[in-house]
Amino acid sequence: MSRVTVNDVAAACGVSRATVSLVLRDSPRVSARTKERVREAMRELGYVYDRRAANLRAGQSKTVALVATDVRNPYFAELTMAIERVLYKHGYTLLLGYSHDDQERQARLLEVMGEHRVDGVLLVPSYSTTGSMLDSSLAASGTPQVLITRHIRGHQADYIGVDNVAAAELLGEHLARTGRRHIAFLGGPARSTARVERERGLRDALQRHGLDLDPALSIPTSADRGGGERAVTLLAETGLTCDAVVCYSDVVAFGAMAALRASGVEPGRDMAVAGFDDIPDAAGQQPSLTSVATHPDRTGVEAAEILLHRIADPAGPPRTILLAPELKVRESTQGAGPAPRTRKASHR
Amino acid sequence: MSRVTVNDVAAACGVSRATVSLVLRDSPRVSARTKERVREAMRELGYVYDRRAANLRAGQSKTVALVATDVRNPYFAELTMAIERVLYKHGYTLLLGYSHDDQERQARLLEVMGEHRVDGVLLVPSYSTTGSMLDSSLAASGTPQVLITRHIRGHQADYIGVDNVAAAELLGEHLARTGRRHIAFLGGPARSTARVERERGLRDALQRHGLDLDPALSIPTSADRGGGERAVTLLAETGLTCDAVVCYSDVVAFGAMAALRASGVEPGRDMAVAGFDDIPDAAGQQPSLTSVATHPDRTGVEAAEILLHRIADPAGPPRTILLAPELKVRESTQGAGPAPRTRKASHR
DNA sequence: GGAATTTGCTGGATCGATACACCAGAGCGC
DNA sequence: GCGCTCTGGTGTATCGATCCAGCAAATTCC
Repeated sequence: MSRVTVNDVAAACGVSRATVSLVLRDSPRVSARTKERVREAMRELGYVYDRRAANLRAGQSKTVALVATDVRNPYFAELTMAIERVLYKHGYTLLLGYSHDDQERQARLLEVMGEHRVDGVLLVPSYSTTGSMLDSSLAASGTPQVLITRHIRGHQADYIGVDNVAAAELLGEHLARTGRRHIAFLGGPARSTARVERERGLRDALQRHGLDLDPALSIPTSADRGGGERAVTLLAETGLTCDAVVCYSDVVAFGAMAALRASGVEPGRDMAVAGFDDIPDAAGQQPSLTSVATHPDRTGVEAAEILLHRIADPAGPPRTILLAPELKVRESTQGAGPAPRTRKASHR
Repeated sequence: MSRVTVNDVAAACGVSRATVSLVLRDSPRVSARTKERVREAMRELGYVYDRRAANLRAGQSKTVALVATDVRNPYFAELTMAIERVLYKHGYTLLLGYSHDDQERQARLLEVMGEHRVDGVLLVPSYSTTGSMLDSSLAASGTPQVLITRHIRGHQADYIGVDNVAAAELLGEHLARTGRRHIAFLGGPARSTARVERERGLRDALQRHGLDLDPALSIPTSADRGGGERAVTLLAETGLTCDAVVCYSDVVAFGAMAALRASGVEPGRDMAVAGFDDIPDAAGQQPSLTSVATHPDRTGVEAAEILLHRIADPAGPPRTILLAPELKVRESTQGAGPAPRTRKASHR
């Protein structure tokens, strides 16, 4: 147990504890000589700063909470890394909790984070989170918060995420232009705002080309690999044909590609496949996966910076930042072979 | 700002703040009637418990630090989720920091975590961490710690990880038994204890079959996808031939498979490929990847539980737990086609 | 040369909870 | 009736830092 306090240090070198406190924060009001003496004593005694005490008195904590849903999705892993990087750079420490997309758990986490008196909260809201839920747990205590990736209607808070509608439009345009006619939208939870927005963007883009997104071909499942596999099964059960599947995420697309292949349909050749996020593995798939980059890294960096600004200056209206998505065309929508279009045509 | 304190609550319902404090912890020394009254007042006033103050006085923090290297590797993502789950269940909050395998950053993180007076530390040591480094930053303050995945020689602390030697032996046995003769070991940082141990296990197993692991075929790189790609390039530059590559991790194996394919060597058919970890994507690859499961989930759960025990009772000698690995044989070491051995033979 | 300012440091109050010793009154035994 | 225990609660010190008003000595100003 570290029992050495400012008092001990002060006594050891014959100054007051107020002076020691000033040295701790490198105040210019203490002479260089005294500072050196105090620091020497701290080293000697093995003094360890106690932030709890400091924070209690100072009324801040240099601490930020991240409440996310899951980190096994590479998108969130990247996001988390980016956030941590920025916070570290500014001397903040990260408190972390995963809601697993569970309301109750999210509420409890926010409550505990509030009790720890974090200076701010970064929240990837679990599905179906409403504004009033957040108000009751957090805004009540006035803690600044930034919402990430998932928008909450009617809730006053900073928000940052990719422009899902635009992202889906990019994919829709690309598929329509390369001659796809019957397009399905696979995976992702129906409750997810991202899913709703992506479906809308896809539909809009297709309509501009005189194409329709058959509601029966919009098949929500979970947002993981298994969700992609199940969606393909459900797709087959509809009995409808299609020549392209847009997946809710790259991870879903991986599952879909595996399931397609298992049922004798070769992704890229017999069926165009695309995803969202452009996670690192997308380019390495076989065939490489066409995807829309959603920039988790930039999202994380900006989210953290916005929060820190908000902490420093809580005033001002909430901001909404939509990042521009970026289409990455790869083999999965072009055919794997040297002459994709021809090859594909020959297979019809 | 939440300005309501125990004092306000006490005043509001005519009891002392000591009583309110007792109610907060649901002490049996307060009558049911009074408890109800106090709780009612807390609700009324919008009281929010302040853990900083409580922790300061109580001398504990219900807080644990996780200092890891990176979370983009699925192994660590899974590990993190498991740890968080256990801590949440026991009412602990997680403080998180990533060292990026950087000594200085790790040291600073441990220092800050100590200043926050976490009750314990879970550490995935960055490469080349020595016992004395940890002693100076953490053990000095006597904080319990559990090392995960990476062992540090001569350091007294609890440790948990998979048995890397045994894991590599499983792969070595498998490859030798299925007729591979020239085996390479690709990827992973040379400094990594896991790499050293896996190489040793592999070599041992091969020797039992009269085979040798050519030192020139042990090619360390980084532990990511790019590391796998580079290792394959370096492998080609040796001019040596081989019929199987064991990769430091599944992620490395993904990179290796992509690079092999790019150079005209079909993984699984022309070259056996295997990895470590058995991350979810391994089974979904094309061809599916043979791997040794290293159980990040169980590692995380046990690590957290050991730490909590250690916090509750710091006495007792440090424990070392080695989890048993589990071989998952898939297409990448069996040939992708219906008659792998024959096919392979026909290609030599 | 005396007032005004600056420099460098100090003492005491304070943040918001918990720990601990203590106490009034009720119940109980004999 | 008197001491004893038990119940339910109080008052004060305390955790380890920061904040703030103040103050002696050194320096500057005119």
